[in-house]
Amino acid sequence: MARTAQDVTEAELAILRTLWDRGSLTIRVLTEAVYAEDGASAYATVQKLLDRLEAKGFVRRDRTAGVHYFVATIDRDALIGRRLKAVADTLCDGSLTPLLSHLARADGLSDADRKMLRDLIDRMP
Amino acid sequence: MARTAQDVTEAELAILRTLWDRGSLTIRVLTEAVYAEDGASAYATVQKLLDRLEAKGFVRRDRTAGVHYFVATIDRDALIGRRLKAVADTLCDGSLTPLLSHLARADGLSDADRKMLRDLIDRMP
DNA sequence: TTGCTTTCAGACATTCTGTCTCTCCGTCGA
DNA sequence: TCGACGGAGAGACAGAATGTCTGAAAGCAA
Repeated sequence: MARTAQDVTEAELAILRTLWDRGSLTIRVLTEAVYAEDGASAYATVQKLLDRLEAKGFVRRDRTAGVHYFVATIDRDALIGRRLKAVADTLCDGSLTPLLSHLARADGLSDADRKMLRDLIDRMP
Repeated sequence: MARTAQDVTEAELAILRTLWDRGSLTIRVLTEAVYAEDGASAYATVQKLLDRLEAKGFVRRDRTAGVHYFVATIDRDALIGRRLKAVADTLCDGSLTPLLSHLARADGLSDADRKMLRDLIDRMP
């Protein structure tokens, strides 16, 4: 039945990444940035991806100029938050604590990470 | 093109949850637990889900008895780890730090959570 | 007008996911 | 022995998601 509707797809994410890096862009510029080539079909693909991103509310379209300009309305950190919440909802009844404890135990944290974390915690109420 | 192959789907997760709760089970018992009814099709559905879980390495099949018994080979925490890593790979070049810092800043953390976090950090090398 | 770019609407091909059907096997009781 | 029955296995299927592509309409400059 229903696939777990993905908030942002891989191809959509490529668009978002470019928007994050470079701000407000037209479809043409996005097409050149995301797909090396610039054919009619690549253009249409980017357009469709933007349509979907707009429908999901992750992108805003500026129609005031002749050509439409697109801006991301969600930033990387907010998207991370969404994904983390999804994991928590699916696997921990919505509680973030298990994620936190998992990460705190995880390998791959540098000493700098640990220090940063410690500072963050210390600055908390 | 390629959809981001989901490690464990929603229906598969329902199976895994039951295995986590109750250990080693047969298809029939799993069917009764996951689907209230127990028709031939529900049975076959569970079987197919188990096939896929086994192919992905998340479940092991014990064939020594006449009836096959299934056990989860991944626990909840490991699955959490996979998902977190997927988020990190997709959005942070594989670094876990941004996730951690996001969670540390997140709402929805109780004082107990913060205390636990602090203790965890303190106990780290 | 002609020619170019853009927008818009829709039609696909593939793949994933959950479900279902059918067939084959082995066991057990009549 | 035979037949019913539960289980294993393979494959078909529908619906949806995802990425791609085509064609038509609209706008604008030369």
